[in-house]
Parts: sequence; structure tokens; C-alpha cells
Amino acid sequence: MPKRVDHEERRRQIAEALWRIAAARGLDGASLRDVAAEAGISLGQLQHYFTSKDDMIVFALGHIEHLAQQRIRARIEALPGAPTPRVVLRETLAEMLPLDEASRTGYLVQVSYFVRAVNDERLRTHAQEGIAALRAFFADQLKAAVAQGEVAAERDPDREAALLIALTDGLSAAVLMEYDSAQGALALIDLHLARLFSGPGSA
Amino acid sequence: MPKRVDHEERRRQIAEALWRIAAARGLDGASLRDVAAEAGISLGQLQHYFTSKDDMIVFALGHIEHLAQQRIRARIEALPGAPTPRVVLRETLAEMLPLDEASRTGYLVQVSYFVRAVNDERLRTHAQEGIAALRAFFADQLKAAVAQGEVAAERDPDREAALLIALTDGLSAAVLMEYDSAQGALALIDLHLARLFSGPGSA
DNA sequence: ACTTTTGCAAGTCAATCGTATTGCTATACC
DNA sequence: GGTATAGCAATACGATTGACTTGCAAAAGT
Repeated sequence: MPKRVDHEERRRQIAEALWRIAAARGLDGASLRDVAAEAGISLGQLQHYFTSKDDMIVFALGHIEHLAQQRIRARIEALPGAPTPRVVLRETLAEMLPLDEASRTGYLVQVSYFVRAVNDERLRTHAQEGIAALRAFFADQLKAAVAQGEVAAERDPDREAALLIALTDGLSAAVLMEYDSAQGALALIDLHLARLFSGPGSA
Repeated sequence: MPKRVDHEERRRQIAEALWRIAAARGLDGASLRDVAAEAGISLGQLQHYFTSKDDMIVFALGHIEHLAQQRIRARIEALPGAPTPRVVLRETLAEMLPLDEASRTGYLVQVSYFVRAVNDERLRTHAQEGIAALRAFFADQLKAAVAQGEVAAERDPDREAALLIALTDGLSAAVLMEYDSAQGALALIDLHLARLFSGPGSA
């Protein structure tokens, strides 16, 4: 056998090449030959690592989610001291917005996935699990905030979590369409958060 | 010449065939042959009405927006008496959600457009104008609500309009992914509206 | 040292795409 | 009633697609 290659590492490199193409032309516009060229490898080599285009897409989806989670986690851990739930939520939402080129690309690829997932049960199930996990994380943070008195007790953590995520998703779309600026979208999120924390009657 | 045909009417029929395909397989997955078959015509006939696929897509985008506006207008005009700004906003937002099959298809096509528009300046400019018009309409309603004392004066109509639309866009995505139910999404919108109308200190 | 197997390149394949071309038919117009 | 033309059908074209096949070089295992 020739030199043993780190299979997963190669697959990640190919997945990242796929993103760059998909961000510019959509998932459908990314041919295997394009992706191979972007990754600097041959079509044959790409097919050695992914049996089909679908396999490549599914793997890339998992990888992009993993990286997004890593970015969010790193951002939170970089915060000084023990961050409050409010800060954790705020930083997480900010990381979800397409602020820089990396998250912009990530969001675009996710939208491409979204279109596929609507009519693909396997992808849709996967996406549903992701949404559930994200909402649960948000709801947990909100429950802690309620316990600490930062959020009024009459606020339902599950509903507020859904509202926060939906709001950020919608704002992300507006940013991507170059209608809102990234800073403007972040300001709107902060506005919503300011009302959520310090509910009616508290401040 | 043969019988003179209503050009626009034919183009609308073809556009609607395009939606049905695009809703199921995305805009890229809708070939001219598919659309022609769905419309019950030949490929040659389709090409007689649209010079290129891009022409067809652009026309269909304009048509779907027109129909969406008509649906919203009809829904509001069907309301008894003189509706308050709150009711107008609520019904408009509800019509934006993919509640039935028609609006679900419409939203899916819009997402397909969205993916294209991100990297197509002509489509993006068109979309930006649509967003601007919608936000202006919402802001106007909110200004009226502030004037009538239904919304606290410290609420900025422009920001609140942006929040409402972004929230609904995000919830629409969740509904399409079959994560939230249509009723659940509508309940969340009502929850947000209930806080907007009757701001802190009023009720 | 020889075998086996991995890594990869190159070419091929049928299918499908958007577009262009050609020609017939029916009708509106002079 | 001749003729120009709109409406439409049919076919062909070159390009591109994802998938498949074949072949070979290199290194790991024995």
C-alpha cells in the first residue's frame, strides 16, 4: 500500500472546498470537478474519498455544524470570568450572524442545505435535531437567567428561545441580502435582548 | 397569423408550473422540459414565450410577488370594519407564514430565489426593493399605532418593523422544516405582538 | 523479495442540460 | 386570395453532469 493517508483530514479539506464553491454558486452549482479543482486534487481522488456527491454533501453538513459549534464554544470560553446567561446568549447569536466571510459562507451553505432538506427526509431529520439542540441550549440559558432573576419569571424559556433563534435567522437573511449591515442586525438583537432581560416591571 | 394568444396569461401559467416544480426540487432542479411538461405544453412552446431560463425565472419572481401581495390585500380587505394597525400587521404576518400549500410553495420558491439572489446583483437589487417596501408598510402601520397610543412612544417603528419581519422569516423556515407547526409559529408571533402592543408601563 | 492493498490518475459513459435551428400550419391582413 | 407572420412542434447540438472502469505506482505486511 502507499503511504497511509488521514482519511478524515482529506475529507474535511474537500468539504471546505465544497463550501467555497457552494457559497458562490449554491450546492447545485458545485460540480464534482469544480470541488476537486478548488481542493487542488483530481476528480478521481475526490471520488476515492466520497462514493457519491450525496455522501460528500452529507459529510460536509456534519463538518460545518461541528466547526460552527467550535467557533461558538471558543468565543464563549474566551470571555473573561464566568459569563452570565445573557452574555452567553448574546455571543452565541452574534456568532450565528454572517458577520465575517467565514460565517457568511457557512450560512450560505446552510441555506443551500435548507432547500435540499425541505424535500429530503434524511437531511430534514438531521436539521431538526440540530434545531432541537440549539433551542434546548438557549432554553437552558434562559432558565438559568430566570433563576437568577435576570429574566422575569412569566417568560417561558422555550418560547423565548424559539423567538431568539427565529429572529436571528431572519436577520441573517437580511444581512446576506445586503439589506441590513451586520452591525445593524446585531443592534436589533441587542434591542430584543434588552427587553427580554429586565422584563416589564423590573427595570 | 394563427389565433392571437394572450401572451401574459400564458407566461403566468408557465410561471405557476415553474413554482410547483421549484417547490419540490428547487429552482436548479426545474429543467425547461420539466416545466413544459408540468404546464402541459411542449418545450418549443415554452421557448416561444421565454427566450431563456433566466427570463422565465425573473418573470416568475415578479408574478409570485404580485400574487402574494394580492393575497395579503384580499385578506385585509376581508376583515370586518376598519381594522386596527395591530390586526393589519397580524394578518399580514400570518399570510407570510407557510400555512397552506399555496404559501408554502411560494415561500420555497422565494428561498430558491434567495440563494440565487445572494450572488446575482439583478435579483438581489430586486429583492432589496421588496424588503424595503415591506418594512416601510410595517413601519407605517406601527407609526399609526403609536399615534393611536396602541404602541408605546419609545418604540421605534423602523426597528420594530425589522424585528417583526425577521422574526416571521425565521419562523417560516422552522415551519418549512416541519419543526414548528404553523399554529405554533403563529402563536409565537402573537406573543411578540402582544408585547409590542401594550408596551412596558401601559398594560 | 514478493505479494497485497491503498492511493490516485485518466478516460469513458449515458444522461441531461439550455439553446438554436428548421419547418409546418393556421390565420389575420391587404 | 395571396401573403406575410404568429404559434408551435420537432429535432439537433455542444457542453456538462455524476458515476463507473481500468490501470498503475508505491508502500505496508509477510
